Amino acid sequence: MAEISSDVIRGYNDIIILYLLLSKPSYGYEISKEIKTLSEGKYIIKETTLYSAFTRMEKNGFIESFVDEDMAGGKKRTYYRITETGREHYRSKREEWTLTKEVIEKFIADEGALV
Amino acid sequence: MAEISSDVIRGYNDIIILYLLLSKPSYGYEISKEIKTLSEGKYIIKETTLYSAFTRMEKNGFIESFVDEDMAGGKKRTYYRITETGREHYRSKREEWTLTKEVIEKFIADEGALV
DNA sequence: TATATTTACTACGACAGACGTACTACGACA
DNA sequence: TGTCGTAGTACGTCTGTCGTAGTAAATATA
Repeated sequence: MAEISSDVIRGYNDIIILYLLLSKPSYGYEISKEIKTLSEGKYIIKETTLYSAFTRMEKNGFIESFVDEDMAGGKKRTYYRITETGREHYRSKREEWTLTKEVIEKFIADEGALV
Repeated sequence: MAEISSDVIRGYNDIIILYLLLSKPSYGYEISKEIKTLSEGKYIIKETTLYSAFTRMEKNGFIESFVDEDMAGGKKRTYYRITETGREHYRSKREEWTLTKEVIEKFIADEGALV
């Protein structure tokens, strides 16, 4: 299975995480599983990347954290919910994606040009 | 005109530069102009980014440099030509792009999900 | 002829996001 | 008893990009 390198995905982790928070709050472990599932195993986010993205995005006001105190066994779990600012950020990143895609495709040669 | 942020394009500068070297050798200033033109002004690569990419890619064996000695006026101009390794790199990056595109699109919500 | 702009770089340091490695801690299961 | 899955945290490193600045020849403009 081909994998995606970090430099290529860089700049999209925000959009990926925010997408999963659009519908419901979630937490690190769950999000990492969902990224794996939704990408059909093609992208597996590193734990450190994910958790540092949470910290960064909370600082930027894109997400808010809250701790689930009621978990059976008293285990801590930090949830994140997307803010309105986060939704706006998602929208603008989505537009930027469209643009970026168009630009990059101009630099993709078809097989013939590669010989 | 919307612009593309560096984090989003990061990882694609190699592919962009190599694409322009597929057909003929070129040099920094020319490549930067061609990127601007081909992207219809949507992406303007920073000089420092471009020249450091040259250095890196030559170290990696993707390109080779040679100096044009015959220029009128004696001005130095460093040309780069793509190597076979570079062509292979381009091909694999192109495949990675296809994959990355598919993955990211799974995390792009349509307007309805954004409310 | 003097000045500004374009061409064509180079040097150097800073920054941010991603990564590697390591560690903690609880519960379930065999 | 030990391993696996869950759910993180800490800390330092690396890499590509960027900001700022400077050099210098060629060409255009006044």
